[in-house]
Amino acid sequence: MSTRWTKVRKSVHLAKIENQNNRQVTFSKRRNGVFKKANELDVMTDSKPYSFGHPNVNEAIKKYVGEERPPSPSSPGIDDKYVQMFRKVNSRELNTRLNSLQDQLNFALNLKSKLKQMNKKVESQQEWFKGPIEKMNYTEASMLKEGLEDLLLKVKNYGTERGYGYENGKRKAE
Amino acid sequence: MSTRWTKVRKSVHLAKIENQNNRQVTFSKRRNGVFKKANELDVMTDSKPYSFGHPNVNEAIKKYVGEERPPSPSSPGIDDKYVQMFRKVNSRELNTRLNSLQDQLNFALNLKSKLKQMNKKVESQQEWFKGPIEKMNYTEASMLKEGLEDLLLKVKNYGTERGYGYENGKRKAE
DNA sequence: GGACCTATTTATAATTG
DNA sequence: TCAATTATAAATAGGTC
Repeated sequence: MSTRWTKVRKSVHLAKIENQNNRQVTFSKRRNGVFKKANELDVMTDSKPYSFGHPNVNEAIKKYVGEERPPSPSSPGIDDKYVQMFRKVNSRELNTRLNSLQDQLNFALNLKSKLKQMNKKVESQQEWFKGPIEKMNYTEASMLKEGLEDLLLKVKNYGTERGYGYENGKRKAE
Repeated sequence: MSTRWTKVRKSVHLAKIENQNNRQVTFSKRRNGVFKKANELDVMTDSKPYSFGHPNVNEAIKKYVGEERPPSPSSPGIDDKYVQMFRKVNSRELNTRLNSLQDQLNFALNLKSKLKQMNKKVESQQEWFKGPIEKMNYTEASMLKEGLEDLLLKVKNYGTERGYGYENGKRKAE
């Protein structure tokens, strides 16, 4: 009832926020906004190949890592290894710097898997690519690009897993 | 003077836009919006280590690639090679699908350079990492994460180079 | 630190040129 | 296809709890 607000927002100046506290608050708020927008863009324009389906981060990662490499007799426990590694880091950082660190680490894990996959694909096809990661031609760059498109989408999706989606009926958009 | 609009936007349903034309239009518009938001977030919360300084794409890429690896006697022309490769693709796609393709390709090129750099760093230090890209431990994941933080920031910055910034005084924000 | 609140600014859907 | 317009939906700065 009473006036719960006093000052009203001013328009933004697009400059670094000097006050550290305000900067942190703005970062958290706007970061959510950016993720939400990115998610909306993905969904509405149909650039979303994967949909985790659960807001729980660990489950999402596990599902993703599990899907990335089907279990093979020669390397049985690799996926679980990454899941466990992720969880270890996850529980350590969860309450302090969950957002940025997990995004990056998730990205790194996905990247590693993707690179391995692409590496194998190239090696077993022709001889464009003989040495290690030393010589890259246009063909390989294109392949890498394609793989990265997936990764970028997954990173975006991962961001939406953390409560910016519309699962809770909270912002069900009509 | 006269009524130039008839229907007004309805609230968004967060679903794929079926009409292809509308989907394309929405993609273009919202993509700009996402870039703008991401740029604002970067600037306001001070997470922008690199600033190309020129809106010209090729110059920005050249500058970045050139900075990434100082010229060494053993591998003199590698950076130029990537710049030329990028330009070739660039000129071919420039007027049709500039936005998405260049973002991805730029990311791929930066990534390759970064990976090579990290690979060398790891090899010449200890023996965490003996095989190819087969075994990854927490330490290496952390290193990779750090490298990727740079890349992600650069990709964001690259997006802001294409006119979503505030250089034109068009949306000078007061 | 996060969840909620409100006035205001900002993004944008639908449309025209 | 691309830029401009304009009413409305959505994001958010500043605040409280």
